[in-house]
Amino acid sequence: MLNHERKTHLLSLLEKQGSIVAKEVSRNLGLSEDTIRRDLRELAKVGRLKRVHGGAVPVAPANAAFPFRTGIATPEKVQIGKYAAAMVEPGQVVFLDGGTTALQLAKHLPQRLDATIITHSPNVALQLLNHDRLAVEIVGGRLLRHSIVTCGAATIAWLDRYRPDIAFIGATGLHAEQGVTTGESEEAEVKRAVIAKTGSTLILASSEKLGAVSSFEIAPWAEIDGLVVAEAAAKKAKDLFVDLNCDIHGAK
Amino acid sequence: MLNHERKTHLLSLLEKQGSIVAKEVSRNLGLSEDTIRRDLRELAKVGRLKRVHGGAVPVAPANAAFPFRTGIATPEKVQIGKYAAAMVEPGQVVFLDGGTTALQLAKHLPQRLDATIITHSPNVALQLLNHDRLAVEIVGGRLLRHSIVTCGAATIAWLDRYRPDIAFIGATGLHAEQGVTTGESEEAEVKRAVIAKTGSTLILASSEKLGAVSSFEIAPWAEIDGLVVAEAAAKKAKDLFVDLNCDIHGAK
DNA sequence: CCATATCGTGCAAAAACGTGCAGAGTCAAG
DNA sequence: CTTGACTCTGCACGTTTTTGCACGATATGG
Repeated sequence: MLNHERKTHLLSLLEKQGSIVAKEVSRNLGLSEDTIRRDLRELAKVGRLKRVHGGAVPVAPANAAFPFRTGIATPEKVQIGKYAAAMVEPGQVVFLDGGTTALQLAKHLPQRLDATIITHSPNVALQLLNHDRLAVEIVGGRLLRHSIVTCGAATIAWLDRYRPDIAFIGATGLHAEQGVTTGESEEAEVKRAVIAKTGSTLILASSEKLGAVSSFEIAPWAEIDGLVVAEAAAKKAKDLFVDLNCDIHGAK
Repeated sequence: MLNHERKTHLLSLLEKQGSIVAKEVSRNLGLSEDTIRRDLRELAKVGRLKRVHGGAVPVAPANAAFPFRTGIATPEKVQIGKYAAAMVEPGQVVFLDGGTTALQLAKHLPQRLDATIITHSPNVALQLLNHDRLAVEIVGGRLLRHSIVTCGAATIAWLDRYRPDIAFIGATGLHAEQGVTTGESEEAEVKRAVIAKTGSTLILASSEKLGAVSSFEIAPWAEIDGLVVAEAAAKKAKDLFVDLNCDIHGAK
């Protein structure tokens, strides 16, 4: 295996898994750990990844070289995305929110899945082009610079046309009394509009969101059907949101 | 085995496998490693591949990771894009088509331009995020896999809301009698719809499109206000499309 | 604080490299 | 047909790169 080939492999692995364990990779490739470590060190020197004890993680968002923030894949988000991707059934019409976790979901959808994905994130839409059998619908509107999703009255009006079977929504705050919230009002409106039309609503949430409250309400718990969190955070979520009639899915 | 034959073989091998191991190839072909290495060196010098220790890899790493097919930026397309970008005035509302030339236009818009860009290409939309002052509107609809733009009835209906000042449209055929044409019927419909609502329509065309005819009509010449071609092709364009009342802009 | 895993560096063997050179083949002028 | 210029190929040889291991240093988790 070529040196360069190996490095490419490492980078793609990083993108796919959100982290690299040197030992693991060396075993899988049948090479010494030293070689892998050397590669990681070199890639780190060029800023393609961040070296950490035991392996490597993606570079910090701040100094990401490329202007298109494809989103940093932390292991937890990958885990959630992968699990949620497996929840999509063939033939369904799915709404997929923007955000890095949703992007992971998109990445991990089964390659041969026949389904329709509706999204207001151009990033997610482009990612979905890797899946030949999917139909992709983009919800138009004003592109919000920060979160890279379309928002605004036009987007809301456009959403009126859809009745998805299931919607995967991101949120930044999940609180037993305060409900599900997010930090941007325009985004909150879009999420509300989606939830109002969809059959089943699932919230994608990494652990730091549990118990947090953001400024704009997306929906009360009554409208939420489920929550997808990493397995490690599942217990905490179940404790926090007991008797809210909301399925907690621990992604492992 | 001929030298040229061998090189062709190497390139096709590279395309097929994503990498070349010199030793392996030399064994398979029954030639010395030196010969293969020499070939690789020469191909690298001409930029057909990238030489690495042990063999070679494609120049632009077949980075299958991301669907960033921003298309090939030929010098001509860059030239056209840059010139057309300079035609946009502050405050205007601009429709920008999909395609590689339009993407170049997006890249070369002045950094401090205040304007609104409407586009049905998620690629173009993402590119525009590099420009802080632009407002970006995405036209939604079914995402066409091949050309990476939204199309279909929903897109057409949505376009009804916009009255852009100016539209930059791509086309694959420009013929004096046959008018302006493109190779995909859905795309043609979207372009028609845009042209019907826009103040001024400009066609972006690289030289090989001049005099060509594709299967689906976008518009007759009467509806086209101008043509942006590379300077080298401007004379040919002026000869071909004389007295069609269409401005020929030679991009230099 | 200790046990353990991981890290970085120096080192030596192996692999791959580039260069110079010579033999074989090609081609055109004489 | 012969000659000489030219190209292509394989080999020899010294150089550079890569890789795995040894060893002491450092970080991690209880």
